[in-house]
Amino acid sequence: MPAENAEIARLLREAGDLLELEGANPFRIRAYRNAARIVENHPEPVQEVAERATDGLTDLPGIGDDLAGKIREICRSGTFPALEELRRKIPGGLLELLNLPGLGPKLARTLHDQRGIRSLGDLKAALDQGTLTGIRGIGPKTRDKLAQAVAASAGVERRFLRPIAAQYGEALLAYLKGMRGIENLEIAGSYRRRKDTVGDLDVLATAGDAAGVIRRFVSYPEVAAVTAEGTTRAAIRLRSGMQVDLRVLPDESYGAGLYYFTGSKAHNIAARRMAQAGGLKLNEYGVWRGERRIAGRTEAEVCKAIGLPVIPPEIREDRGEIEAALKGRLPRLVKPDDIRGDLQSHTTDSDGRDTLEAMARAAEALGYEYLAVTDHSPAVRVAGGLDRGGFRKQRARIDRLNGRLRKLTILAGAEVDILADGSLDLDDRTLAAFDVVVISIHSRFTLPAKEQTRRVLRAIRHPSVDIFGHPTGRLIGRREGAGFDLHAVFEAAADHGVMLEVNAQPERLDLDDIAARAAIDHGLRLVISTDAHSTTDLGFMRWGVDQARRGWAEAKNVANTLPLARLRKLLHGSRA
DNA sequence: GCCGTTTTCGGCCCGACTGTTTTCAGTCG
Repeated sequence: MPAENAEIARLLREAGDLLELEGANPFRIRAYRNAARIVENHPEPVQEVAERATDGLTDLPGIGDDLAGKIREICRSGTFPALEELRRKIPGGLLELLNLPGLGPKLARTLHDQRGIRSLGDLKAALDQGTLTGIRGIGPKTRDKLAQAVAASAGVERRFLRPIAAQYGEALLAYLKGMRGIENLEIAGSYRRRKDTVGDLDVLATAGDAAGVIRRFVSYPEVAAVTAEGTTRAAIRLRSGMQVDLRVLPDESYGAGLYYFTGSKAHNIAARRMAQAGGLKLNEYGVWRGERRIAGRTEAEVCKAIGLPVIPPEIREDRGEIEAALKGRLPRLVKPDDIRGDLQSHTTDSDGRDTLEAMARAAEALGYEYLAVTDHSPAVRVAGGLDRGGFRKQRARIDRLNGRLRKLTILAGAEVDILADGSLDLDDRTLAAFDVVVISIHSRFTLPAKEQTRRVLRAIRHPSVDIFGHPTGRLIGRREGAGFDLHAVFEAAADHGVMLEVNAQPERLDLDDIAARAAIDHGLRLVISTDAHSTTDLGFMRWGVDQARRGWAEAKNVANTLPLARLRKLLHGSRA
C-alpha cells in the first residue's frame, strides 16, 4: 500500500503531539511538526522521493537522517516504532483534549496525572462531579473555561468557505471604519493569503487610540462572546461562530504588523530566521537593529530591510517561496484581468438556471472572448443531462447565436460523465463534434484507489477529451475527493494533452493549491472555470484565480488566458 | 530532531493575554 503524503504527515504530527504531552524538548516536537508540513506540502509523493535516491529525503529541508528513517519505515509498514512506543505510553484520548481552546499539553498532562483523566469523556465527568478542585494551577476561572470548551466541543470545529468569511469580515470592517482615528484597517491571516477556507479572521488596525478601537470592537452588535481583551489585542466570537482577533498597532508598525499577521506561521519563522542571520530582529513592530527600528511602515520597507522582494501573500506558506525570491524567481502570478473566457458553464438545457442566451450576454458583459457551454451528459439524471440528439439541437442554436454575437464566441461543449469503468457517457462521434469536452466524475467516489486510478486513466486517454473537470470531486467540509493516484493521472494527462481544471466554485476549488502546483510541475496546463449554473455564478472566477495563484500559476500556465485562436489549437479538434 | 559565510555543539521566532501566581507558566497566534 503506498503511503500518501497526507498519511505520513498525519503520523508525524501525531508523534509530535504525543511528544508534547510527554513533555519532550520543544524543538524536537517542532522538528516533527515541521517535517509533517514539509511532507504534506511536497508536490510529489514522498514515497517516490525515498525510493528514487538514498539521500532523496534528507535533501528536503527539515528532514535529517532520523526522520528520513522514520518516513521510510512508514512507507514500508504504515507506522514507525517510536510512534508505537509513544502510543503505548500515552493515552490516545488525551490528544482530543488538545483540540479544546485554552487546553494545552501541560494542562492535559496535569489533568491526567492528578485526576486520571484520559479522554474528553473523563474530563466532562470530572467537571460534572466537581472533582477538579485542589489542583495547583487550576482555579475557578480555568474550570469555567474548561467547562465551556467541553460544552462547545459538541459542535465541530468549523472553517468557513472564503466567500462566507468575506461577508462576515467586510461587515465588521465597515462597522470599525465608522470610528474616527483609525488609519489603516485590513484583514490579514489566511484570509489575505486567500486560502479556500478560513478558520478565524485576523484584523489589523493602526490608530493612535488603541483602547478606543478595542472598545468599539468588543461592542460590535454581532458579538456572542469576548474571549480576550487587552491593551493592544482583543478577540471575539461572533454569533455566526466566527472567531475574530484584532490587533491594534501604531501607524509606523503597519507594514511589519501586516507582514506578521498575514503569516503563514511557517513563513514568518523562515523570514525571522533570515532577519536574524542578517543581525536584525523582525517582529510585528518593525525590523530592528539593536534598539533601533529601521523599517516597519509598509510591507515593502520591511521586506527590503531583511533582503527580500515582496512575496505575494498567496504563496507565503514556506513552500520554497523565500528561496525563489532570493534567486529572483518568484512567479508572476495569474491575475483576474488575464482571464479571457470561461470553459465550463451550464444552461437551462441541463441543470443551469439561465438560458443559453442569458449566459452569453452575461459572459459578454464580463468582457470575455469566449464561453464554453458544457451541459451535462445523460448519466447525471438529476441534472437533466442531454443525449446526442439534445446536444445536436443545442449546437444548432449555438451556431445561430454565434452568428449574432459580436465580441463573444460560444464554444459548444459538454461536461461528460466518466462512467464507473472509465468509459465516457457519450458516443465517440458525438464527442468528436464538440469544440470542447470536459470530463468529470459525479458518482462512485469511494472506489478503491487502484480501481479509481484505472477508471480515470482510461477516460483521460480518450482522444476527444480536453479538460478534466473538478478532478477529485471534493466538496469542502462535506465530501472527500476520489482517491486516485494524482501523479499517475498527471502523467497521463501530460501524454494526452489533457488540461486540468481549477474549478472556481467556492466549495470545490478543485484542484486545490498543492495539486495545482504539482500539475504545473508536471508541465500541464490548467484551466480556471466557474462551472457556472447561473449568470451570477460566472463571478466565481475570482475564487478560482485565487486558488490558482496559491498554486503558483502564472498566466502562461492557464489556458483560458489565451486568445481564442490560440486556445483552439489546444483543443481536441486540432490536436488529433 | 535539525542544522552550519559565526557553529559538528549549542543554538533553534517573537510577543500578548490569562490566570494564578507573588514573579511567571501556559496558551495562542
